[in-house]
Amino acid sequence: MARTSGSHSEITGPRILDAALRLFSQHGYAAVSMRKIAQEVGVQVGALYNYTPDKQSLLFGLMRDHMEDLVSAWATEDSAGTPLERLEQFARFHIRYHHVRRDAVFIAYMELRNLSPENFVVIEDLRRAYENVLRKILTDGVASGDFSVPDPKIAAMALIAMLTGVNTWFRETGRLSLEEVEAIYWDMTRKAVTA
Amino acid sequence: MARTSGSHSEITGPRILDAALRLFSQHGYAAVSMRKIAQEVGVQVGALYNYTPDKQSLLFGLMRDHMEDLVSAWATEDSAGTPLERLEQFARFHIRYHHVRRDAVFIAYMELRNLSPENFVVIEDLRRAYENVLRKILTDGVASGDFSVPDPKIAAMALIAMLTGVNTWFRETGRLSLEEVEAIYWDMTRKAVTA
DNA sequence: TAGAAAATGGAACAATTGTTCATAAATGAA
DNA sequence: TTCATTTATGAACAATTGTTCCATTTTCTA
Repeated sequence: MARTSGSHSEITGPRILDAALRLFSQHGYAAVSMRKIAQEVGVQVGALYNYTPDKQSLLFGLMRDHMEDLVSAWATEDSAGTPLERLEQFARFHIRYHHVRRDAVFIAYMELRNLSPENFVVIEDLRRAYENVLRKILTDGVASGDFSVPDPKIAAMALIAMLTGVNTWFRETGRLSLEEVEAIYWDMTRKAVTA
Repeated sequence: MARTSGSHSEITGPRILDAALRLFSQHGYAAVSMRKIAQEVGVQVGALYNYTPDKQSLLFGLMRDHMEDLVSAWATEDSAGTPLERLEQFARFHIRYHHVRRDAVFIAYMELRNLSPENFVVIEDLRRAYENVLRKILTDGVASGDFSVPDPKIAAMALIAMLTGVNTWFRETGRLSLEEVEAIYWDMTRKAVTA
């Protein structure tokens, strides 16, 4: 028998991506075998290669999709307003979005060194684009006199590192809700960039 | 011939640790083979096992040594003073120490999931001890009225994430010196926790 | 200088790795 | 119903993995 009864082509693809995302996030790219992914999906190894040319493309696809989604999600959410208002919106958006997509975020930060050089520059460009969003907000705020930031580029990286750090410790079952965490981090963010 | 002329037992050990530190940091624990480490040291694979019982112990030893050194280095540097003075000292110490030990820092943050459960708790305890150093400073500052921090535990993690983030982008050859970076980060740190 | 201890080389082990491929079953359009 | 296209199996491939072992050589102690 070559094909199990009840198999559905249109669902195997997404299931492979789901399994790869979860396993890569949990154990790391190098520690996850193609056989482990196949096993998770309930399929033989060979079948994976109907959906991805190789393991590297699987990783790259996950990272690129995540970064593109992140950038475009902000583009949708972004609105006019004072620099201070936009900064608050960005900080809260960042925490919320990164919380929902924990696994993808984790991979995007941890697996950069497992990307081929060509793939690496693509992801780096997307990351820089996202950083520039925050840098622009800070620059605007400095120009308007709302912010006191000597180096907007560095401040942007510092704030993003701080905000992303929520993912390393926040748990739904903890003593604080995500709303409360948002408020605390927004407070620190605001104070850090104002005079 | 079983042993190459000119080999020295007392230097092979440290050289193995050096090679492992660099390779783990660069490619990740799972992606580095024992043979690659041996090759870097200029020795055959079997010889490694005179210095470590297995690969896992090699990783754990590096992480534990780093975390213990970090905690005790701060203990040496720490001095009496106002909460504000101690916070500045901590922020600058953190940036400097983490810069000098990039590789070890990287491993300590990236390879947690490759630790066995028993080893994991040891490293986590050390990490918590270090976080508590900052938390204590913040708590003291709140008590003295110097700081305005609703949740010192979370603020400590947020600040450490921000400060550690320097390692992801700072290069000696960049436009800013480490001293300048220290000043910028200290400024943001101070403002983030004061009223 | 003799002999014990430490360090290393070199080969071997079974297990696992990513990937390929011929074959076969399921699917969907005619 | 027919038949080409998709999708899957299952076996196979060479390469690499962590680890063990023993003979051999160097080093250290007495």
